[in-house]
Amino acid sequence: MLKQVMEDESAEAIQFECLLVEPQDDHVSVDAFLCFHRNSSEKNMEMENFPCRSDGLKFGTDQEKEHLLGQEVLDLNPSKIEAENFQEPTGPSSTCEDYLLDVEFGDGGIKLDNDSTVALQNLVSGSYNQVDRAGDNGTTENSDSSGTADQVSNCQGDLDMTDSESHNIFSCTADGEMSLEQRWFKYPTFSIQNLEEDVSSMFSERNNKTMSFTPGLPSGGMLCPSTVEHTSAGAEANEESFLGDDASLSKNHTQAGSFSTSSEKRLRKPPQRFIDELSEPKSTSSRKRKEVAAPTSKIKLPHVSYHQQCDVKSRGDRWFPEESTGIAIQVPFGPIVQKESRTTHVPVVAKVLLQPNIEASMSGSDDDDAAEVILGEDGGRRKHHILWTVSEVRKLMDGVSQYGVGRWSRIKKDFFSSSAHRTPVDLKDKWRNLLKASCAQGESKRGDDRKRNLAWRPLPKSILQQVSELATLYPYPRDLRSKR
DNA sequence: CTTAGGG
DNA sequence: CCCTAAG
Repeated sequence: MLKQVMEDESAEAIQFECLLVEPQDDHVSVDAFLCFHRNSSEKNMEMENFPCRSDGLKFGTDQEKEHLLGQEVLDLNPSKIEAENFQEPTGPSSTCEDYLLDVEFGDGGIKLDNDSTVALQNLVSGSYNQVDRAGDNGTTENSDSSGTADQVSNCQGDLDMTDSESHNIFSCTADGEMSLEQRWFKYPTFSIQNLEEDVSSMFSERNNKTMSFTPGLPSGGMLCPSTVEHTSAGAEANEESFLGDDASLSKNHTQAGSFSTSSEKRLRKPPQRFIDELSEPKSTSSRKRKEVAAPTSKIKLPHVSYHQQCDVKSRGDRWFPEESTGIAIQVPFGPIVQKESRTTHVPVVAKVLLQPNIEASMSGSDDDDAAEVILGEDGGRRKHHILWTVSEVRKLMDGVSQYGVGRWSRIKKDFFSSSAHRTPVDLKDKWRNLLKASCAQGESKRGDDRKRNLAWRPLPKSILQQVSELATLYPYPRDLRSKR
């Protein structure tokens, strides 16, 4: 195999894949790997210029080659490769999740959790030392390195990009949005990464999960759901662009195919997903997606759809734009990887904050201020529970008064077009609940537990009153109304 | 796809 | 909110 690789230079990418797909023997593969780099430095350099790039393994320069060939190869790479695993860029959070599930980490899990914790905290508090760390790593090239932590930084410094670029990539904004993930989307590495993965697996077998996780690795950013969500938007675009720019690699699809192949060997789900998405990019309806993969596993698909929902809904750019009254700001959070990391359970808490209620002063009866939304740990199959703001309820009432009950689609289009969430079904459900609430209010008024109602009913009675009136005007199709 | 309804 | 059945 090695000879093939060396002799045939025209399609080295594919042969590279060969190397990836079938590492028969650890020693042989490693040796081949090394020899390959020693004997074909030009190609390596080509790969360096290649849009894809390697963060963890750097064999572009002679220095690095020597590094690789040196005695520390076996010691250094595993950690870095492990780091690679955490930064696997092939997909949004789901990918990471699945991937993490498939990879066994020794200490990595804990480390990851810590990082993710920090990242999460960062989202709330707005301060994260990763900024500093990333700044150091990104802007300081040729930083003296010693120890695994510095190895990583060294790797990062070796990325051939301008300082501004690197800074842009590594610097975490105060919002904690920028992270390695984005970097990955910016600089995807497919073939190289595969190689790394396989080498990683080899090392895994070798060292039997005893290798330590690189301490200074800012891998937390990856697990930061916000990152995932924020980047997932551009992810697809970048993906496409990647495939497009990848013309230099000659066969994109071939590459992709072998990629998925090698991945399937490792029982990874993401490739399947990407195959689906790529094979039918116009699967507009989630229903279609369901039908496609229903036979295989029903759990998986809702998962995907969930993430896509997240992607849509947590774009965040337009949440309640026209709401001058109460602006709900939700930290865009996605599900977090947790299943394998029970050591440190990070309850994902997204806070929905309403700005100092102007509406309260206006109507004097609005009392929603903050709500905690705890995302399920099951991967978040359920949509975020976004609290209905009073203004939303008002809009809903306006819609009902204008179109009547039942034309939720129209109401959504006319009154909730700006809010990506709030599907017509949501409107319907909300109206149903409002009716119920109004009924309950009427009854509770006579009763004694009116006080208790206030606890769980943020809706002002004026609203409920209007709901009641509307209910009389536009009777609800069914029994709910008769109850009134 | 939209709506109604149950969970 | 989710899911499903019915138009």
